[in-house]
Amino acid sequence: MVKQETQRGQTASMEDYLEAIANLGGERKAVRVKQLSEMVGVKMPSVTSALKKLSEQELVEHERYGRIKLTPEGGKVARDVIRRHEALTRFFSQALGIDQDLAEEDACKIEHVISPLGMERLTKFVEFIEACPLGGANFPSRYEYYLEHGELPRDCRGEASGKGNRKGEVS
Amino acid sequence: MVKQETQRGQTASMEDYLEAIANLGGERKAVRVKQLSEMVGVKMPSVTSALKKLSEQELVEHERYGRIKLTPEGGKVARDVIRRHEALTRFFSQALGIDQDLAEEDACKIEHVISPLGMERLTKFVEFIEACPLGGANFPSRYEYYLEHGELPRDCRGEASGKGNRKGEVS
DNA sequence: TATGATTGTTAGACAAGCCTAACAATTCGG
DNA sequence: CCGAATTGTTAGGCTTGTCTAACAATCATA
Repeated sequence: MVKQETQRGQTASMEDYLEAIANLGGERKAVRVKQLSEMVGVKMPSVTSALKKLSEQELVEHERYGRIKLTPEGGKVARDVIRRHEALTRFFSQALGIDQDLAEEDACKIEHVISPLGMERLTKFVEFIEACPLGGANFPSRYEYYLEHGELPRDCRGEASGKGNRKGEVS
Repeated sequence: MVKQETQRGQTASMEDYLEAIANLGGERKAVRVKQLSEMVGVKMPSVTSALKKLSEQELVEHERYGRIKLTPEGGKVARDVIRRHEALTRFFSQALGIDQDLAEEDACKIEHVISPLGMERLTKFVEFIEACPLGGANFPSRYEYYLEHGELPRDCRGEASGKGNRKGEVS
């Protein structure tokens, strides 16, 4: 397969490595190849070769047989990946009601391919439903009803006028 | 890069080809390599080689210098990709309020990586907000307000009791 | 129907990113 | 402080999927 650039100039693979380094504490303490290989789910030589590339881009510090640290720039990239990861996980678990583990798995894939605007909107969306008891908390409970029973809750039925009331009756 | 299997036994690439063939009418009429290469955005030799693989899997019918058709099985796979594509597009455009073109782009990436359950829930979610004027249509309008003004609409503020009321007060 | 334009295929190279096998450095327990 | 266990690297191979260049088939039209 071909390169698989994300929307942000890194490949999905490299983003995974950076994310894992950060999650192992790579902004503060030094991380080992072994740990990283376990976290990412690849063999050690794959890590070595990834680190070579990331070093060249000055995203990690790593010398032969030495420990691994993120550079400030690498930390920035990693934190951005993690931010995306977390928002997506929250979306899948809180908004869609999916089990935490699967939510993480989906987040892990999607975090590399979603557009910046898509991400921004999704994040706002999660913030919104977490914060707003009417549009938010109320919404999930109706949504859950719908999920469970396969039909709309009583107070949604009948009076549906299509999309006629999508704007202007709020606040 | 390594294989990139989707959650459904095809690679993202092969799914793209199948989707494109279907969109060019490949379930009914015959499709040409040239068309396909333009639609997918690759050169013709890439198409030829993809078709070889898809033929071996009996997902398309294609003989040297001939036209391309989907087998019934191939049609099934393609329709499934398209179904995912459409639900995702609707989600990004209708629910998140993203421009149609970008919504398609995001859909196009995510359709290959999202889990079956994630997809199912997302689809239900879109159906729900399209159908339910309270949890649905009402929700987007408040969400739009939030997007525009950066703060919750009046009827969401103050009385927020966290997540205390997420269940049980509906229908 | 001959010929030039278009379309399609083959061959072969290349990039990413993974792997295994073999070797090298480091670390740790006695 | 030395040897075994652990950790890390190098070398080289494989797969997916792309590309270009060269060749082959088909088509379309004079």
